[in-house]
Amino acid sequence: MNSTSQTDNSSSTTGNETLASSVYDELKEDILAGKLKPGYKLRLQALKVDYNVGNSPLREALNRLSANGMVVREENKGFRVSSATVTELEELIRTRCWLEEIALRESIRNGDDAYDERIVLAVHRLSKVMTTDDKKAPSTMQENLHREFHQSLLSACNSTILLGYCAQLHEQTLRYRNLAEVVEYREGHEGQEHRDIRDAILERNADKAVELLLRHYRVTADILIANQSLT
Amino acid sequence: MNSTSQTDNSSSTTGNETLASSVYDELKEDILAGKLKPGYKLRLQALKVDYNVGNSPLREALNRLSANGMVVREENKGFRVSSATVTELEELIRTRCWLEEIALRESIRNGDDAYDERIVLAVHRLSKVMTTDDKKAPSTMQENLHREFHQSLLSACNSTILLGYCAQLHEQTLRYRNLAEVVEYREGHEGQEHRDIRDAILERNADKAVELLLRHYRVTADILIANQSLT
DNA sequence: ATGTGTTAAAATATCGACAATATCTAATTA
DNA sequence: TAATTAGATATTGTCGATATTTTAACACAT
Repeated sequence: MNSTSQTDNSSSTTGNETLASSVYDELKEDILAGKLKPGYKLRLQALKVDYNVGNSPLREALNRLSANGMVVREENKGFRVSSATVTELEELIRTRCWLEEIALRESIRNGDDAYDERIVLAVHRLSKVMTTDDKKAPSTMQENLHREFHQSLLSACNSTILLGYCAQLHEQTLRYRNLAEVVEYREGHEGQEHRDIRDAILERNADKAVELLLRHYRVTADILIANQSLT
Repeated sequence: MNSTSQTDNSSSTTGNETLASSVYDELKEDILAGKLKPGYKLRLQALKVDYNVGNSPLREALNRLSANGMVVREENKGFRVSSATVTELEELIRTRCWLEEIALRESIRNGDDAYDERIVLAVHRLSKVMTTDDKKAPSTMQENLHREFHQSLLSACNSTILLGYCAQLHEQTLRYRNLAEVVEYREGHEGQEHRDIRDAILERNADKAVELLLRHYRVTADILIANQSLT
């Protein structure tokens, strides 16, 4: 059913990456990309073939993913891709808004010049790709820069723990986006939103920045919910 | 070095628990209890003997723990108990205060009768154990009731994700408490604090409840930091 | 027919041995 | 002393065998 991903395997320039880790990455990517659908039963036999690995690295990867929320584990019943419902998406967005508001306010409070520069840079890179690239194809590059943009906003919050949680929630959101039938964003609006958030932060206007960021999330969430064929 | 935990294995009333899961539990307990010290190298060979299990379940447990923050994994270098420093403890407390403030305010906002009752019950049970039990021995029962008390406070926040994060942070804090030389709490004060928090919530006085709860954390944190022999 | 139990098949969970890789230690050499 | 190399050690990955659990099929009784 799933397949793919048996293409590369040798693309690693790092060389010293563990098999378990690369399977972990591949599985995660396939789940986030929506190739492995929510609730899909992850049979070890099949995965061994599809991803071309042995038992141990596979189980290791799945265990990490389960501690991570990407897959669920039932004792003696194996693994399956974690479910995705509108209710869960709403909870996800709600939680994300709470956490990111804190992280953003703290960042704005503590932020120094380096913080500002990280944001300016991230916005620049993202906007460049977004105008150049094809809108329809959500390229990995675009996704990465988008992630980096959001991370930069929170990067001065002074808590790696909180940053980790926010990153997790970001990934989960990404999954819902890729699950939606219509991936299309509301065109050029995005770029303007990014710039507005950046400017509010540079002015150290926390209330405005939070307002803009949260609205950004809620709007995209509404679009996702509307375009989602979930239970 | 560590030992313990080879006692039971058969105590499971559940019966259908996986070996990997019970090793996970044992390891987690030993780490939280401070038997396995921060930075301690977790050699598979040794663990296999100490916990009396094979390779597979052990690696599974360690992988779950690593995705959990209890242990750290370095590619090709195995696992070790995650470090514990004053700086990290401060970050932990700071983050915990942020998250629990949200969860508490939301709970107070949404809380219904059932919510109130959960809190009242939790306080009752905890106080009963705290007066009965030996103060010096932080019994598992006492720890569990304490955990349940804190969970009950946040239980109406309407986000299992956030609750999960709070639970994680609670556990991490527990680890630092057990790592401290002097475990002793400031005697009877605790019971009063719990009752005060309960009452503030029952009155739906969010500001007061938050104030009390956060102070509770910060004070215990200060005691821990003072009694901690960390780098 | 519906529901219940029994049995067979499939899948998961576990173990142990061995091979391959990577890391660490320490002795040798320049 | 510093760098290199060789051996020892540990982790990682593969394979196959086995035990336990879940799932599914099927016959039987109500």
